[in-house]
Amino acid sequence: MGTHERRQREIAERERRFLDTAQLLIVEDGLLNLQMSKIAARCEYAVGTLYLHFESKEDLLLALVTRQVQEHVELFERVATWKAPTRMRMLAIGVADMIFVRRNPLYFRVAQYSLCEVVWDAASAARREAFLKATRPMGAVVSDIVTKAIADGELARPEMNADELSTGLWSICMGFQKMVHAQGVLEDFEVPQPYQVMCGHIQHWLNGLGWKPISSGSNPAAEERLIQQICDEVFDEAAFSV
Amino acid sequence: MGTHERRQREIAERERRFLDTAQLLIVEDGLLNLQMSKIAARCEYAVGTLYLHFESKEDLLLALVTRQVQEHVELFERVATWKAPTRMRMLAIGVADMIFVRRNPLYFRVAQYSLCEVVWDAASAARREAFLKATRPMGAVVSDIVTKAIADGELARPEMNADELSTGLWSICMGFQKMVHAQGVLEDFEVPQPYQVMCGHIQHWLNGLGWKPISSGSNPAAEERLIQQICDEVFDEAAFSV
DNA sequence: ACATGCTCTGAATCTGATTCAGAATATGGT
DNA sequence: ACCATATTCTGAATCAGATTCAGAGCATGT
Repeated sequence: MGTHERRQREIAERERRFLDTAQLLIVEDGLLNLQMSKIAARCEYAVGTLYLHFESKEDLLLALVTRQVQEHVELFERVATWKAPTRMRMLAIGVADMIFVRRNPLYFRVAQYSLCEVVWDAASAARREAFLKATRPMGAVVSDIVTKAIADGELARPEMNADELSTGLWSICMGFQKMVHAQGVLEDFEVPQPYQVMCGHIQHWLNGLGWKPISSGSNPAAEERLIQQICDEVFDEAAFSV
Repeated sequence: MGTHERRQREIAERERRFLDTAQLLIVEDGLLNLQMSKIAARCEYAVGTLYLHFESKEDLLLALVTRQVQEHVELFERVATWKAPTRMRMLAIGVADMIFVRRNPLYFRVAQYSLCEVVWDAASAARREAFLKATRPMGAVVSDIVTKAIADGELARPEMNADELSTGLWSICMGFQKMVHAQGVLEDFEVPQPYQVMCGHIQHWLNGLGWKPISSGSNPAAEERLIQQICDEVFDEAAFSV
C-alpha cells in the first residue's frame, strides 16, 4: 500500500508549493498585499484547498517563518560542530546570523510581522508549537558554547551563568538586525558596513567579559580576515559581498 | 476670536481620548481584537468622527506608538542633560530603556506590530513622518554622549566612529527588550533578573571598548547600587521593583 | 427667523478571509 | 467493467470589520 505514502508526499509537495508561492507573492507585491486567494490562484488550486493546509492566513505566515528558521538553525548547527576555540565560535554565531539574514532578505520582514501578538495569537496552537520547537536548538547552541568556555577556562570567573551570558550575544545580534532593518534609522547614521560593525561589537563584548582572545591581532584588517576565515571554513560563503 | 482656539483644543482633547481608549481596549481585549467601531462607541462618537482624526486603523496605531515614543524621548533627554561622566550616562541610557518599557508595558506589543511593514506601509505618510521626527532625538542623545567621550579622552583610540559606536548600545538595548518579550524564549533560559543582566552586558561592552571605568567596584552588588543611583538621580524611580 | 457653511453621523459599501454543500475523483468489492 | 462509498477538491456564498459619504444636525452671521 505505497499509495498512502505517495499521497503524503504529494500533499507535502503541494504545501511546499503554497509556501513558495506565498514567498514569491510577498516579494512581488509586499506583505501588505498578500492574499489567500492569490496564492491559491497562482498555484492553480481553489482557496478551499489552501485552507486544507493552513487554518488561516496567519497560520500560513507562521509556517513560512518556521520553514525559514530551519535554515537559520542549520547554520547555527554548523557552528556547533565546528572544531574551533569557543571564542571563535561565538563570533561565528554572529557571522551565521549575518549570512542567514543576507540569504533570506524576506525573513526579517515576515518574522517581525508574524511573531507579533496579532499574528501569533491568530495562528493555530500546533503551528506555534512547531515554531517554538524549530527555534529551540538555537538557544542550546549558544548556551553550549558558553558552558564549554567556562569549563575550559577560556572564560574565567564569570559573574553570570551560561544562560545569562548567552543573552548578550543574542541581544547584540537581534538588536543589530532590528536596527539595520528599521525604516529610516540607519539612514540617519553613518554606518557603511553594518555587519563588520556588529562583529566589532561582539568582539568588544567578549573582550569585556575577559573571554580569552583570539591570537590574531585586533586591528580592523585582522578582524576582516577573521570573518572571512569563518565564512570560508564554516559556511563556504564570501564574507562581505554586500 | 478665541472660538477657534477652543475648537482646536477640543479636537486635540478628543484625539487624546480616542488614543487613550484604543490603549485601554488593547489592554482589555488584546491588539488582535481592536476594532475601530469599538473605539468610537466607547468614546460615544460615530465611527466617521474617528476617521476625521485617523485615516485608517494603522494610522491610529502609529499615532499611539508615536505618543508613547515621546515619553521614551523624555527619559533619554533627562540622561542627556544629566551632569555625570559619559560612561555613567551610557549606562543610564540602558536604565532609561528599562524604565520606559516597565512603565509602558503595552509599548513593545504595539510598536512591534505597528512598525512592521504591513502597518507602517498602510499608515499615512504624515503619520510616518511624525513618528520618525519624534524618534530622531533619541539617536542624537546617544551619539552626543559617545562624541563627548571621545573628545574628553574617556574613550581612547576607538576604531569606530561615534555613530558606529552608538549602534552597540542600541543593539544591546533593543535586542534585549526583544528577547524579554519574545514568546517562550526566556522561559527556556534561566534569567531571573533580566534588566540587571542587560546592564551587565552594557558594562562589559563598555569595558571591552576601553571606556574609562566608573570608580566604584565591578562586583554585582556595586552594579546594583550604581543602577539604583541612576534611578534615583535621573528618574526618581525605584530600580528593580519588578 | 433664515441662509450658509461647518461637523458629525451611522447605514451602506467594499474588501478579502473563511466556510461548506455539493461536484469530482479515487477506492474497493462484485 | 460497473457501482457504492469514501475521500478530496471546489468556488460561490457568507461573514467580519474597515472605510465612506449623503444627509442630518448645529453654529454663526445677518
